[in-house]
Parts: sequence; C-alpha cells; structure tokens
Amino acid sequence: MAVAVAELRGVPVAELADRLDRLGGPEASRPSVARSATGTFPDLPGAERGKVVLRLAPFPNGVLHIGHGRLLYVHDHYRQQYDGRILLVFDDTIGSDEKRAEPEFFDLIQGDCELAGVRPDAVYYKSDRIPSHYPWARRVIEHGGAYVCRCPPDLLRENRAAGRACPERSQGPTEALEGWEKMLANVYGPGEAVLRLRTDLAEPDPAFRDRVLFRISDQAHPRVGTKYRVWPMLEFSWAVDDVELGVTHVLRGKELVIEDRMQRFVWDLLGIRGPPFLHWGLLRVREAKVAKSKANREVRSGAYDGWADPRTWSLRSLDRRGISMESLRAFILSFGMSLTDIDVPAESLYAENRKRIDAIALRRAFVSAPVRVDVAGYPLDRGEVTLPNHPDRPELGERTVAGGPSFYLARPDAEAHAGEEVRLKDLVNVRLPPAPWPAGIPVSAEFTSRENRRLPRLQWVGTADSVPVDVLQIDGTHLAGVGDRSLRTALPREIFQFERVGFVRVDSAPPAPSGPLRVVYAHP
RNA sequence: GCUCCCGUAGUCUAGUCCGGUCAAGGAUCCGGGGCCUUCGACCCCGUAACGCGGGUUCGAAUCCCGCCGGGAGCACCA
Repeated sequence: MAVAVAELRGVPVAELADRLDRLGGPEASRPSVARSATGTFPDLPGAERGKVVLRLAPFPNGVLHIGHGRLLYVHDHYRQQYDGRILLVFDDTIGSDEKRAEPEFFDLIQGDCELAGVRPDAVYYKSDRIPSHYPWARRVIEHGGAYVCRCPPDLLRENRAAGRACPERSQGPTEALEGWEKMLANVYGPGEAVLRLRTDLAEPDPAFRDRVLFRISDQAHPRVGTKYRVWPMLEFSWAVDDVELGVTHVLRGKELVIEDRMQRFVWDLLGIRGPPFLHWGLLRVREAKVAKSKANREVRSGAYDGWADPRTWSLRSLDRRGISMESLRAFILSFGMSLTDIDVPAESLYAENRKRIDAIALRRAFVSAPVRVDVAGYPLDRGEVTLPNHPDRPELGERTVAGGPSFYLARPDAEAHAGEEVRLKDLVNVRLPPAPWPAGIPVSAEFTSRENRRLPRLQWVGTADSVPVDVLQIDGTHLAGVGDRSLRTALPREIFQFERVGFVRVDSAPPAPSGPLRVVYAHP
C-alpha cells in the first residue's frame, strides 16, 4: 500500500516535468527540473480508467481568479490520472439581484481555462437545459417530495429556523402538481410561489429543512432572455444534470457539502444512484482578498487596468505578471485534497514560480527614482561594457550597455551610502559625496579604483543610452525608472529579472511610440 | 443558536484508515555560513510542530472519551 501511494504521488510530478520539457524553448534546456511536493489525492471511488466524467461549473459573473485555480487543477489532476473527461458546464441559472450572469464572461472564462491549460472536453450551458428540469420536478412532486409554498421569503426563513411547517406543507401530490402547473403557467409573479423540497421538520440541520427547488424570476438572462420564468436552484439543477450528463464523480469545495445531501435526497426519493462526491477545503491566498464585485466595478469604471489588472488576482493577471500557470498548478496541487482551511501567503506561489523562471529570465539593470551621478576621473575604456545575460548560463549570451562617466543610480539606494565608497556592480568603485543631494542637480562622485572589492554594490544605468521603464506593481501603482539600453529590443511578454529588484514581464499591450517600456512586476 | 467540517513547526504538507520502522519526513519562510560582482540562484548548517486533558496499551501523531480553538452552511445566490 505504502508503495502504491508513493508511486501514485510520483506520477504527477514526473508528468509535470515532462510537460515542461515538451514546452521547448529555453525552458527545455534549463539546468534542473523544478520538483515540488504534491499533496495527497485519494483515488476516486469506483473510478475506471477512461470512463471518468467530471464537470467544472463556474458561474459567469467574473473572470477566473487565483481561487479558482483549485477548481481547475484538482479536476485536471484527476482527468490525467484516469484519462477522463472534463465538462465545462456554465452554472448560469438566473441568479439573484446581487449575483447575475453577465454575457461577456462566457467567453472570458473559456479563455481562462485555455490559459490555465485545462481545456474542457465539452461545453454546456445550464440555461439551455432548463426544459429538461421540469419533468424531474414533476417526478419529485409525484413521489410526494415537494410542495408549492406561497410564504413570503421572510416568513419562510423564520419558519425554517423554528422548524415550523407552513400551511401549504401538507399538500398532497395532486395539489402540489396543480400549484406547480400554475407556477409554469405564469399565474404567480416573482416571489409569490416556490417549489420546496419536503425533508423533515425535525431535521437537526436548519440549513437542510425544506430547501427551495424552483423559484420564479422575470429577469432577463444574458443567453436565453425571458424564455423561462421558473428557474431551478443550484442543488436541484445538479441533481438533474449530474445524472443526465453522465458525471461520474462530483468534486467541489467543502462549503458545498449541503448540496450533496440535497442531491442525494432527490436521488434517493426517485430511486436513482448518483455519483459520489469529493471535497476540498477552503483556500485563501493571503494577499489575494478578491472581492469579485469590487473588481468588476473597478474594471468597468476604468479604475483598474482591465481584467488582467494585478489587483484582481485573476488568472490573467498572474499570467501578465509572468507567473506561469504550471507554477500555479504545482502550488495548487501541493495542497492535495486537504479539507483543512488553508491560509497561504503568495510567497509560496512565488517560490514555485522562481524555480521555473530564474533559469530562463535574462538579467537587466533597472534603476527607480534615478538620480544622475557624474564620476570624475572615470576610466575612458569603460564607456561601454559587456555583461552576461545570465550569471550562471553563458549560453544565454551577453549584452553591451553604456557605461560612464555619467550614471543613473536609484536615489534611495545611493543616498543611503552618501559619503561612502561603493561599487557600481560589475564596473568600478566610486566615492559618493556626502548628503544632502539637492533634487534636480547632478551629484558629483569620484573614481577610486577598478578592482572588485567588498563594497556595497549599487545598480547603475549609463546616461549615454538608457531606456525609460514603467513598472506596474502588484498594488496597481506605477514605478518610474530607467533600464539599460538592451531593453530597447525587449519583446512583448518577455520575462526579465531586474537585478536586485525582482522578476518582471514585458506587457503585451502595444507600447506607445514615445512612451516608456511597460513591464509588470511579478515578485522578488 | 443549530448542523457539518478541520486542528502536525511562522506557513503549506507527508504520516492518522490498518498503533511500534516517527527521538516525526518534505517544501516554504526565517537565521548563520559558502559561492557567483544581485536584495535572485545554488551549496552547507541551524531554529521550529503532533491544540489541551484524561483513558486503552508493553508502546499513541495514529484508537476511545471529554474539552478548547478555527472554518463553513442555515438565500426565492452560486
């Protein structure tokens, strides 16, 4: 058994490594394979290789964010393990006033799946499947499992908490069927009647008492408009669709366990054997407190820079920052199917990503808040210098950049060493003048020596040829600075390490002709 | 309040089902050192955990009981 588990655990890691190798390009030749610990995934009960059908069911009211990563990669993990299929089923029932499906997200979410590397084998829309739900409702009613309740929502809630029956609860199937037909025949307006499951008033869990199965809404749906007024609730719709779509295993977060009971209750009533359920626990990435409604609002108002704004922590934003989806996958899979409440810092994701990009990111010099420093006595032969693109990988080539005698230094960095001798990294040693350094006036420094000594090291950019750079940071603010001239040939989406600053990715948006090079900060 | 779930180092995880091989493994973070002219990488070293209390047993992270703590659900949302 122990051996079997060990083998099982070994598989995904190896597959991940293969996958990375097959990507080609610089990643294929990187010196070492990134290895990460994978959490445990139990076998799917009764699963047969090649016959597993899973379903992803996002609600289309926002793009997929980091939290959806678990949904995506847990499903994909099992798809790979069992050579199964993943159905993307848009959970687009009519929602509520606070939570409504919106048209643009159908395509955006499919794009997100693609981006994440979790391509669904088929796509369904719940809104196309409403008619097939009605016969199921009828069957449940005929089995005495449901009744039409006309209590106002507040009263319904009160009664549920108190375990009190509402007057209509005693309806027999015939009467309930009549009520149901009236619902379908537009006799009632929104909020005037619902179809409720008849569980047990003595049911100890108040959350489970006589849940609503169908309700009436006049809202227009982004895909089917006002074609339907009687809409199923999530639990009932899955009781239907998990069976009709042939789903073999339902994987969901543990906040949805009560939906399991609801589905089973319906299936038991109708004598159907449905698929088993598996759950994972809550995952919270500390820095990514995503309020979907706020993000949507800010994107729409233009306050955020689109769906890939770093503040949204959307999958798109991670990609834009240069955080690879394979890193996200490894990060997510490290949690396994744990039911624990996870509160993990983004640093863990960054560590995972660093393993993958450190070997391929070319090094570049970048200086923020530049202050000009003129060096007296600067050696003439150092007007240009050639530096390696990567300190550990000569095969990645080198670049030639402008040297002195005039430099930009990062003001806070340099000012901290005012009056001291410092080393301009990879170049020469200079003595900086004492503070203060008035703004707007070049600082006069003095050449001291060339040899590499253990002095504080400063990043520099030669003023003779520099490139203005704008860094979009994780909090949405911008950092202005200059980079070395080799950045002039930077390609969209290219990933660099700004030495002593961190990893960045060149933005894919076409740059303004005269504007700075736009990059997005990933992590240290 | 009711119902369910979860508690292994700062964080995440392996081990718990089937008690001994666990004086608890890995990752990350943190600290120290080495090395490459980065605050990054790599190498070496180090700190650090079985929520608490009982019980069963020769032996408990693992089984039993009782607490305590955390989370989720209690929508005509998903």
